[in-house]
Amino acid sequence: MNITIKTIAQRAGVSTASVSKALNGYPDIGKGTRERILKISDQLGYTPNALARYLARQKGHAIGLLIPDISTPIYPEIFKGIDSEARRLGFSLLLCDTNGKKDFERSYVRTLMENRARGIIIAPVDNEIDHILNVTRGRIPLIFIGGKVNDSMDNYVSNDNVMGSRLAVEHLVSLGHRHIRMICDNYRTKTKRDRVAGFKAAMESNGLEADASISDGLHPEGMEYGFHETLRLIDTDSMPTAICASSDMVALGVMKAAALRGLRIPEDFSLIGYDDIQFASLPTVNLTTVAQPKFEIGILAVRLLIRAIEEGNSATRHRKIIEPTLVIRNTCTSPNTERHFPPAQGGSP
Amino acid sequence: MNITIKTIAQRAGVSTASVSKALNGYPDIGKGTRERILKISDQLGYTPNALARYLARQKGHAIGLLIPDISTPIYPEIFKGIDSEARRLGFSLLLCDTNGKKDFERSYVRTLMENRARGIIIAPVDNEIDHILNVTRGRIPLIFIGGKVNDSMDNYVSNDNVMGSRLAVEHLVSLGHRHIRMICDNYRTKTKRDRVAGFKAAMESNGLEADASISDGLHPEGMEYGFHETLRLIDTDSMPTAICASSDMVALGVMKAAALRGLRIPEDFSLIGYDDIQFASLPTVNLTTVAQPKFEIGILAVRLLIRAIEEGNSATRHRKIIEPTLVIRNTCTSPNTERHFPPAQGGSP
DNA sequence: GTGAAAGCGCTAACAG
DNA sequence: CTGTTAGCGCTTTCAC
Repeated sequence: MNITIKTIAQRAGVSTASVSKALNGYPDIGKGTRERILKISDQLGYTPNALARYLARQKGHAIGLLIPDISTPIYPEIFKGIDSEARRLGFSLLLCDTNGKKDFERSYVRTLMENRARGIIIAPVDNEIDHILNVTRGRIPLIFIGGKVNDSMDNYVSNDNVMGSRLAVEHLVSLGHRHIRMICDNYRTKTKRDRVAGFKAAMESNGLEADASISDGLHPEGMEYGFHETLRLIDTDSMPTAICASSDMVALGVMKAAALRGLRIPEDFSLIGYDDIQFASLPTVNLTTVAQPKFEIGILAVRLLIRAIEEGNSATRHRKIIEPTLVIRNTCTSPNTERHFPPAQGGSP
Repeated sequence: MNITIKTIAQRAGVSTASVSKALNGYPDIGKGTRERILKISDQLGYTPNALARYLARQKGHAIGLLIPDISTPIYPEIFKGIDSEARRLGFSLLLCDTNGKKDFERSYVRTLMENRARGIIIAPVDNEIDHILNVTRGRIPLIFIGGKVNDSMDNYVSNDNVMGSRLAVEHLVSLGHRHIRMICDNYRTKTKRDRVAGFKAAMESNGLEADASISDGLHPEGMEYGFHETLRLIDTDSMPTAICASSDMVALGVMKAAALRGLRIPEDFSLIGYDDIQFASLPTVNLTTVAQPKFEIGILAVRLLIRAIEEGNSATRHRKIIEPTLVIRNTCTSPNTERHFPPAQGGSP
């Protein structure tokens, strides 16, 4: 038999109500009885039943978090931000790894509803989120984050991708680069479109021509795209003096291609990424990049969500766009006007 | 007002018992009524209250997972294994990031108990786990995983660290190395001790002298240790032809030191890691290493846990030790007998 | 087949 | 201060 407040009540010769009060630190209870109850309670090793409590209180304290894949760089850090802020504010977090599948998203959202989550923070796997809205039906607030965020979503927090690209360009320009190319692995999300737009705008405002390799969407994304596109640029003798990758993963692909062709970074060309994933800071990578404040994004998402929860059903939009920052490491330098391809000394075999 | 089975019952002109039966697919209910109930149920957009259900059933379906830091390589992959297997078996997972703190561990375990988790998988932050056992008091089963596992823990799953080191040594020896050194960043866990023991045993059985740099525990671990120790070896002119790092993170530190001193890997010396974290496969890292089957470890942990849950309170120990495998990438090659330090061509500036 | 009734463990008025 | 009394929403015998 489980020990419940009833057990304690009997042992203490009081009512369950008193036990409840004592355990929850209510003021209206005699100091003597309280202490007696507390003592008995832990003599018995009593463990309150949170489920029963929530049922009675009619109010859960859990919020959900949907992420496409926790093993993808950037998400663990966002998770940490969300986790710490949620716990700090007295909420508990239910993490759901959606494996990049809409089916999973739908089913997890349902489960969260059934468990009476108060709200959900979602890094959707797709631009389209009707399958989610169909199950929440506006009953609990949703805050969107991540690379698929777009303006069709009511509430979200993201970083200023236009500004981020500008930071990258300005850095390169200040180093003396004039021939800069962006390599963007997809053009189907607002995030990537903004990065491209920011790049172009910044180039133009510097009186420079904005070259860009933009995936037609038929090729694999991320590292793969960076790799193949860079190979193409090198082999076609159309390398710029600097490359802006649309993400750190793309940048990694660029590095791989450079190594394969014996080009050194930053001696032969400069490279700048976007996101500042963990990989970027590794000694063998050392990528200069535009950093999204991931931890902070998590914190803000929680705050927006909780505000929305407290407001109840209001039509207010909750949005927050935060500023990225430039993290300078070792992949950018001034362009070497004397360089030639292939360079005198090779890199990896 | 929330819609509950009572609402549905009224609308359908039946009892709540019947609604419950219909919704849960019990056989003892008329086909007609069932369908009527089901129809009304989703007309109303009914969402069952999982909390109430568990209360009534007196049986949760949640299992907990304690991890020191989800942003530390290796854990996301283990998580994925656990997550997929748990869901497959009908359990839901509650992830708790303990931030490497015992306090957090204790408090999360308590929370899990309160939420009536059926069992917990724990990657403890320390060898010592009394603070955990004190709160679970044997009421639910615990399975331990991760680098702190040791034989004082009743149930666990780990990889065979002795064997892993042997794999590394055999590989190096088969390449022709005879002067191999292990660099181990701590000697306080069974995991690391086994890796060292495996290394020594394998060296000896090959008739080789087993050199090892083992941290005195006063220095930082991981990359830091690998970095400083390698620097010391180089500067002291005592570099072996190959290094076995006690973890991939240590290996990364070794690489950093090598780059700083202008040594190339594997041209100037071979390097092999342990764990096969994501970083290891990056193009700029390409580390040959001993891989722990992380996803599989997760799966096994869940199976052991659920078996333990089903067995109820039994004194049976649940342990599983699985075999690591060698992943050959590009940091090992045959020793170059003509090499000299420093080499003719430098690496990074 | 169907429903009445008794909980599951806890909270929350409301009396006393 | 303390106890009584109703639930919270759902499940589960056990009669009918």
